[in-house]
Amino acid sequence: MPITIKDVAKHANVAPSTVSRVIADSPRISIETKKRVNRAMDELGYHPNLIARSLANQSTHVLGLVMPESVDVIFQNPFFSSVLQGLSEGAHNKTYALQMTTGKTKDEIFQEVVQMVQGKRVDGLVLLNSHVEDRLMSYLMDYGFPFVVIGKPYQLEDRVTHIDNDNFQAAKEVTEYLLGLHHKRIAFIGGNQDLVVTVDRLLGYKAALKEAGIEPIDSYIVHGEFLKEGGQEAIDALLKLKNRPTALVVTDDLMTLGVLHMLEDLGIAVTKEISIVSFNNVFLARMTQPPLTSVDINIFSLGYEAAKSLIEKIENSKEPVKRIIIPHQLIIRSSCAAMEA
Amino acid sequence: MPITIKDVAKHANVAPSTVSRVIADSPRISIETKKRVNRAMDELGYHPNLIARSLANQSTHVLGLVMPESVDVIFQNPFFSSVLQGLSEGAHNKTYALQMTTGKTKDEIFQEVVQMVQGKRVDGLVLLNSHVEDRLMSYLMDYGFPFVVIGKPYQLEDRVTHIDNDNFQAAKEVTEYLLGLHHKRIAFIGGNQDLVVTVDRLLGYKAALKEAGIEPIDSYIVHGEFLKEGGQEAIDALLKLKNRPTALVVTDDLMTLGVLHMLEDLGIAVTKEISIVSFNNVFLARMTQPPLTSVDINIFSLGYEAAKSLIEKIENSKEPVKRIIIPHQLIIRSSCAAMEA
DNA sequence: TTGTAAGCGTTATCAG
DNA sequence: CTGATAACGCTTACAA
Repeated sequence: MPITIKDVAKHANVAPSTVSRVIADSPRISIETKKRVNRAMDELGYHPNLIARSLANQSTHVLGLVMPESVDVIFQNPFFSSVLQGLSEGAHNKTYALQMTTGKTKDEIFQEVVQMVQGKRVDGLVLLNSHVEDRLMSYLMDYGFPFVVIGKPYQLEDRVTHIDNDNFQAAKEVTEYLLGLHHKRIAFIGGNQDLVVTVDRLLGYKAALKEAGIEPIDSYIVHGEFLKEGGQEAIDALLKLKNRPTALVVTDDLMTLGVLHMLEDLGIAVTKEISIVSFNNVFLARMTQPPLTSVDINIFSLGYEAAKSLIEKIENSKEPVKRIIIPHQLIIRSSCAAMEA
Repeated sequence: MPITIKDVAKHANVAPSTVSRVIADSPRISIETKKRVNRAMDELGYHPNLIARSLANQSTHVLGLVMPESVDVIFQNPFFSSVLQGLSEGAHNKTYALQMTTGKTKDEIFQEVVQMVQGKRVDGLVLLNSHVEDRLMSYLMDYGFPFVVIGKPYQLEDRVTHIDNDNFQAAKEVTEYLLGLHHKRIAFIGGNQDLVVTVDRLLGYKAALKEAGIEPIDSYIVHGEFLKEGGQEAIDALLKLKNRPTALVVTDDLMTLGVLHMLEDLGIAVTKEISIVSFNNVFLARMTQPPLTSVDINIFSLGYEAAKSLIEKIENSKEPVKRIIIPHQLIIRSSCAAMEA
């Protein structure tokens, strides 16, 4: 029913292949016919059937997004939206479309990916799940399918292109910042422990302490998942310690919001009694009471560069493996105070 | 290079069409060959090429998501993530994939939609932009393409299927709730004025006041966009009025967060000096100080039902136009107090 | 510079 | 119940 390339061909008195060439803007075609064909396309309101083109081309101009597994948890995080925004812009720049997985379990997602890949629905994939997961990655590597990951691919840093922050360094810096304010009892509140990002930040935190001659203590290191049952208990325990920390490194602004809430309940005054530095610097970091000192990790860029480098990989199959580190910076607001000497 | 239906056919000693029938699980095919073909598929690791199938079928099993225009603003809102989550689950249930637009301006988005539609890349569309925009909608209606909108399609309520809350009623109820707490000076802080949702809520607010015999005053109605320059000024002015309101209806939790912040700066105590009821009940509503009384509008369901009804429309072309109203409910926390009699 | 014709991998129609 | 064969709409050698 809709206009096809044949209709245009007839209308312009040329062969279908000629129309195709005009669309592809082939150089070896007379300006004359080019004009005539273009006019015909306009007059008929022609639009190429992208599916047919994909079939002939063996390429779709679509990027697949592999969503994180525990969507409920991560989706809520503004982090996620920002990455998506970056990906969107990166894809748009090169006129690629974006398609995403919808499954919730690891298995469902794996199946969807297989469908996308073998079903030839996408030209490449961005993995958003920095979980320590490798079935998917080994599948993709075996298959030789283009993909990049946002975050650090566990144990495959040298073999897959990834876009990440220097989370170790960032955590080290914030801890040093706190040390510089004469804090000695600094605790670490991290997210899910099998997220590589959490591990990296924990290591950075420990490294800073050690360099300062302070031995990290286990009771000062907790992993709370606010959105899950019981996640708050560990933190509650930490804050009730007789030797309560005077400063906290919290690995996510949203978690910090929760911590703030708990501190309020416990009647502990942020800044005066306890300092906090947080991560991600999402929108709400400046809206809390007090406004948070937080590490801006340039989430948008994470997504943008991921799309960009994936497209490079797609369009140039022997693009080398890359590790792209997005810079971070500590944004100082009002959630930290110096200890009295 | 990859395995095709022909390879399977050869391997199983049948014709390609037979393989196709096995895939489609056609009833008129012997259990014998069915088994044989299935085995062949397993052995060869066959996966159907979805692009080819789409071309033959004239259907993709993909839903298109038309993103809101001013992405930067809306993307940041947890609202957005939740809708996406609902859409994702709704699509997944019926094994549809999700593809989204990436453009930022109205024009870019329009062009992308045309591509998706005429390019036959998607079977239907969900419009997330409840902006008062109609070029896109009239195009789709003219074209006879299946789509649904989340929110209320301005002036087309009876002609396009949409999924919405009863925002008028919800706003009326919260205003009445405040009136019930003996507040008389109730102000309204809304978002972008050409969002239909803002208008509906404003109308509900006014209706409640009028029924209570209170004439709405202009100076008590402001529209602030926090993420934009100058958005806060109007609110600042409102809060500095000699006759400052004793209660606020704010149309979005994120905005409320901003208001909370401003109140803190002005030294006005929430609850004691001013009550607030908010909308959306996103995650952070329970994390603020004080926790917010907020209208839960079931954002997830909005997305879920949108996907569901779109798919119904796709699969049954004469599905009637529907208006699906997702219920809301006031979640009472601690941001409101009764006025002294 | 342009036309012809053979794919791309499926599905669907029609025989048998 | 199964096999040929013609679509689906486009691209791309190969000819002309």
